[in-house]
Amino acid sequence: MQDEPSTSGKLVAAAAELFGRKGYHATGLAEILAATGLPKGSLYHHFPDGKAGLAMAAADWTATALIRIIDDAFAAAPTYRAGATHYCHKLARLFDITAHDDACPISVLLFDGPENAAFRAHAETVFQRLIEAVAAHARRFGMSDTVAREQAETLLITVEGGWTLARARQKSDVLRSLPMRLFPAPG
Amino acid sequence: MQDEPSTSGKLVAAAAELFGRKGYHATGLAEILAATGLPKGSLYHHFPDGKAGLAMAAADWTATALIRIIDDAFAAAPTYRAGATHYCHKLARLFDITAHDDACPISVLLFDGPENAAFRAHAETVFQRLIEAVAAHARRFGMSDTVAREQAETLLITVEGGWTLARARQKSDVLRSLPMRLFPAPG
Amino acid sequence: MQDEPSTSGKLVAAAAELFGRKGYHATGLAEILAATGLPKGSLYHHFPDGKAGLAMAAADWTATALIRIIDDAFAAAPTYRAGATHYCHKLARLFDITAHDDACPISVLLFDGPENAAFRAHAETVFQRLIEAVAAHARRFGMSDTVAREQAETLLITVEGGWTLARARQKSDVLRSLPMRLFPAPG
Amino acid sequence: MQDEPSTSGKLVAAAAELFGRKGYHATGLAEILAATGLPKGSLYHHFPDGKAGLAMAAADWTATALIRIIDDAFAAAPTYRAGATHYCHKLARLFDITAHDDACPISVLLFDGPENAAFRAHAETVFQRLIEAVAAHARRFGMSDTVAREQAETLLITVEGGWTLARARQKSDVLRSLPMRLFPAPG
DNA sequence: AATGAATGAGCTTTCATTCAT
DNA sequence: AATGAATGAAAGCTCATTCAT
Repeated sequence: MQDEPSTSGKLVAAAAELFGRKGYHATGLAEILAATGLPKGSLYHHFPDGKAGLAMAAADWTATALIRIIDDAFAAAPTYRAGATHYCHKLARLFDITAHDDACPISVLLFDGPENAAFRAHAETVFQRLIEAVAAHARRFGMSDTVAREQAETLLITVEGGWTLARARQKSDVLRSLPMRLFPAPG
Repeated sequence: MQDEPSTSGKLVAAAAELFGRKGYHATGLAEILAATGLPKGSLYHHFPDGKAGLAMAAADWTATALIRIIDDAFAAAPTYRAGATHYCHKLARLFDITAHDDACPISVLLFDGPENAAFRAHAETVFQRLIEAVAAHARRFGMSDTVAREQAETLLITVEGGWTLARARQKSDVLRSLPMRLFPAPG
Repeated sequence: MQDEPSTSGKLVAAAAELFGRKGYHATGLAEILAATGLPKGSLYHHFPDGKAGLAMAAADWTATALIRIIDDAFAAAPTYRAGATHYCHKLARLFDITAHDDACPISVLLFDGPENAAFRAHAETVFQRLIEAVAAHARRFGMSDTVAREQAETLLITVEGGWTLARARQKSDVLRSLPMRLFPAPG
Repeated sequence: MQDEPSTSGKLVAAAAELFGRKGYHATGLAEILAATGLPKGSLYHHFPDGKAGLAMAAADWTATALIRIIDDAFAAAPTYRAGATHYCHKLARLFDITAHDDACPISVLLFDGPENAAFRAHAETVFQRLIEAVAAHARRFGMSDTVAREQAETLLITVEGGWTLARARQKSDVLRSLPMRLFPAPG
C-alpha cells in the first residue's frame, strides 16, 4: 500500500488541476513540469503525444474522480432523488474548497482543447462515462433503461450549467439550488 | 440599407466568432485581423486594452445578439413555457447552422479568458443581463419577481449545460430535448 | 508678460523631462503627448522631423536652463572658485528636488539618441555652449582665454561624471564633494 | 589555447558591445542574436530574465574587463599619479580603436536600463567594484583608506565625464588631457 | 494649425517540441 | 528511463509615422 505516486501519475494530476483552473491553452508545459518538480525532458517519455496526450489522460483522470463522487453520493441514498441531491451538495463543497475558479474540470479539458478530431471524440466518451455512471444508479432504483439515461442526462446537463453559473458568480449557492430545480415541489 | 460596418464593429464580430469557436487563448490576434482584413496596428487604436478589451466587447456583443433571440422567442409565445421552448429550438437551429463547433458563445468568452479580476467580474454582469431578459418575459406572464428570476436562472442553467453536451456530441438533439426536461409531463 | 505656454513649448518641456528621466528610446511619443494633453497629430506640425527634432529642441531647452543656473551661480561670486562651488551646490539641490533618477539632462538627450550624424553633431554644439558660458565667467575673473576654456572644460567634465555617480548612488553627496576635488587644499 | 567561448559567453560579449554602442533600449535582442549567430530561443535558456538579465551580466563582464585595464595600468607604475595617467592613456587608446561611438561601457549599461529597482541597485555595485579596484592600488602607494577611496572616486568621476565629452567630440584628446586636470602642475 | 484614425514593422517573450547524451 | 540544452515559430503588444479631413 505504497502511495508513492508514479512519475506519470504526478504529471496527470498536475495537468488536470492546471488545465481545469486556467484552461488548456493558457497552461504551459513548463508550468506543469514546475508543479511536479520533474525535469524538462521527462514529459515526452511518458506522453509521446505531448500536451494533447497529457490532456486526454487528465480528462480520464478527472472523470474517474467524478465517478467516485457520484458513486459515493448514490451509495447510501434511499432514492434516486436523494442521491442526485447528495451529488449536487458534494459538488458545492468541492467548489468551495477549490479556488472558486476552476471550470467544470471536464468541459474545460475538452472544449478549450486543440481543434483535433481525436480530442473531440474523446470528449463525448468521457461525458458518456459520467452519464452511464449515474444511469446505473437510476436503474438500481427501478427506472427503465430509457428513463434512467434520460434522468442521468438531465442531471449532468444541469450540473454542467450550474457549475458554470456558480463560477461566474464565484459562489456555490447555485449548485445547492440545483435539486430544487430538478425536482420542483408538486403542486 | 447597409450599415457599412465600422472598423471596431468588424473587429468585435470577428472576435466573437473566433473566440466562440476556438476559445480565447487559442485565437490569435493575427487570426482576427486576417478575418477582418485590417492591419495589425488598427486593433489597439480601437481597443487600447488589447485582446482582453476586445474579448469583453465581444462578450457584450454576443449577449446582445442572444437577448434578441430571447425576445423573439418570447414575443409571440402564449405562455412562458412556450417561449422557453421556442428559445431552445431557436438555439438548436443556430447550433445546426454554425459549425457545430462553437462553444456557448458567452461562457467560452468568459471562462477561457485571462485570470483577471475585471474579466471575471464582467462575466457575471453578462450572465445577469441574459437572466434579466428572460425574467422580464416571465413577469409578463404573471410570475412574481422571485419566481420569475428563479425560472430564468433554471432556463439559463439548462441551456448552458445542454449546449455543452450538444457540442460534445456534435448534435443539436440535446438542445431540442431541453423543454421536455424543463417541463416534464405531469403524472 | 503672459505665461501661457505655447503648444510647442509644452512639448519641448515635457520631452526634456521625460527624455532626461527615462532616456530617448525608452520614452514614447504617446507618453510625451499624454503628459501635455495635446492630441495625437499635433506633434508633427511643430516638429516635422518627429522624435529626433523634438529631442534636439529639448536638448537646446535644457542647455538654456543650465546656462541660467551657471550665470546665477557665478553672478554673485567673488572668485571663480566660489562660482564653481555655487554651481555644484545648485546642481546638488536640483538633484535632490527631482526624482534622483534623472540622468544629466544633456548627456542622456545626446547619447541615447538615434545613431544619427546630425544628432551627434548637435551634441557637441550643446556641450560647447555650456563650456563657453562657464569660460565667459572665468575670463571675467582675469583668466586668459586658454586657461578659462581649460578650467571650464574641467568643471564640466567633473560635473558630468559626478552627476553620473550621484545617480548610481541615488545621493547628491558626490555633487557636493566636487569643489573639494576640483580645488584641493594646498599642501 | 583557445577558450572555445560558451553559448552564454558569446551572448554576454555581444550584448556588452551592442548595449555600449547603441544603448540598452536601442539594441534589439534580434541584433544580439544575429551578432552571435545563435537562434532566437537560445537566449531565454541561459538568461531566464531576458534582456534585463543579459544586461546585468554584460555590465559585470564589462566591469571585469575594465578592472583588468586598471590593474595593468597600475601594475608597472612607480607612483599613483603614474598609474592614473597610464589608465587614462589606455582608455584613450581604447576609445580610438573602437568606433568612437561607444558610451562609457558601464554607465550606458546602467543608466539606459529599464526603470527597475534591481537594475539600479546593480549599478552602484558595479561602480563600487571599479572604485575599489583603483583604491587598492592607491593604498599600495601608502595612502590611507580614506584618502585612497577619495582619490579613486575622483579618478572615476573624471574619467566618466571625460569619456562623455570625448564621445561628444568624437575625439580622444579629452581623455589624454585628464591627468593634467587631475594633477595640475604646482605653482 | 489641428486632428485622430490608420499603418505595418518591430519589439520582448513564451511556446511545444526535438535531440544528443 | 531520464535529462536539459537547443530551436524557431508565434504570441501579444508598442512604436514612430502618415494622411485624409
